[in-house]
Amino acid sequence: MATSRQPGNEDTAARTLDVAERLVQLRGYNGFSYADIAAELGISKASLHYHFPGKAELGEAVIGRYASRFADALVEIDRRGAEAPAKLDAYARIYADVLTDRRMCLCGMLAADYDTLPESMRRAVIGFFDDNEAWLTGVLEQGRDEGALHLSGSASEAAQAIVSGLEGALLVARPYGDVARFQAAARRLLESVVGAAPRTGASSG
Amino acid sequence: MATSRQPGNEDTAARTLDVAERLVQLRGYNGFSYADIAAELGISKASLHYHFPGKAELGEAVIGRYASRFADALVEIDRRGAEAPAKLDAYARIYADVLTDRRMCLCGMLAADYDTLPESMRRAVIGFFDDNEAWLTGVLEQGRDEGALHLSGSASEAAQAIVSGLEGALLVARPYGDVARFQAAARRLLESVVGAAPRTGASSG
DNA sequence: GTCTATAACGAGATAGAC
DNA sequence: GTCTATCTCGTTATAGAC
Repeated sequence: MATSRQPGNEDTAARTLDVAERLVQLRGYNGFSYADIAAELGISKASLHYHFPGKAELGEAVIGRYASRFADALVEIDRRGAEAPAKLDAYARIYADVLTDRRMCLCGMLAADYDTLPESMRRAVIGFFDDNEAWLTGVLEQGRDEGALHLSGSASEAAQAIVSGLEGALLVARPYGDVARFQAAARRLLESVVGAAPRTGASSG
Repeated sequence: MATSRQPGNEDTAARTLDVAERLVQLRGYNGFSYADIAAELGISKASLHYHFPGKAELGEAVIGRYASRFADALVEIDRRGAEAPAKLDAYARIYADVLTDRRMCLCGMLAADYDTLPESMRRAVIGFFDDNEAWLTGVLEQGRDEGALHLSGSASEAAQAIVSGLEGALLVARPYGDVARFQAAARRLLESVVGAAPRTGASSG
């Protein structure tokens, strides 16, 4: 596709989503404005409204793309065909990567902002957690059936504990600017689900 | 003290803190305004500025009172002189109570807003977590020494996992409006620290 | 698809009367 | 301590030219 794309220039809509996504993760839905994005991209606020009529539509698009990318990452983990403990480790790794440039998980941040979100964004946040928990539930059931891990309680309950545990570990580690704090909490969390201690995938701990 | 206090009328500063605290817990630091508080109290914005010159000072006062009340609750748990597992259960109960009227923990919410907070508020948020983890570390060491629980890893690392685990459980349970979801995650979390299953203190299942 | 200009509103904050 | 009035600025959004 020989479009008019210049070196390093995605189209404006995608670059807008890049900046908006980062700002939501850093400052929350009520902590940034169209002016912030426009300044960073070097375009006018009016141009942003051409691509995303209102902040609600922008927010929906940001969540949609983020959730889609997250889902792709889960598919990729499945494709590699590892055992359940390694899958859980790879899952936690996605969260750790978010933290490396001091971001919060997008949907964890939006969970905090939940009461102030437009309805369409609320549904998307809930959907993100539901999808994650469904995938984790499958992995945990796989691991239980293969004997690779022993669950206390149901797989879906354990999945919920993993999601909320990782979100909380991000939430608290971020003010400290301390990735090791996240890693320690994540390792404990997975060890409470997995029988044997899993490799953590990161050498920073 | 026969002040001019009418029935049900705390002084304005205290009532302002009540409303501001609830709004921060529900909507975040950037999700409410002086106008919101003034409308709810039936006074003018200017009157609020008399008691709290700026939003930063109001925010500091809100955290200060919250952290002080939280610290009092920990002292009260110690005063009852129970064993470590019961103390942990009582600690989790404080978090569960926050959720019952759909609030987030104040400092969990402010941890999400961290990048947008004035410096004095940032220090107070960190201090809140530090104090909680210090208290929990003491309880866990007590429990280990009494043989009431067996820790994997250090007491302070376990304390950090408990704080972040409970904060995350609140964060994720709140969009679902589901207290049981918090309770299940909290129970699993404490069971991963305490050897025997502790009583949860709540009958909600 | 991007711009300038501006509307319409809300935010945090101050002055000064009562 | 509380009020009205006002200021200044930021935010979301639209109109219409290029």
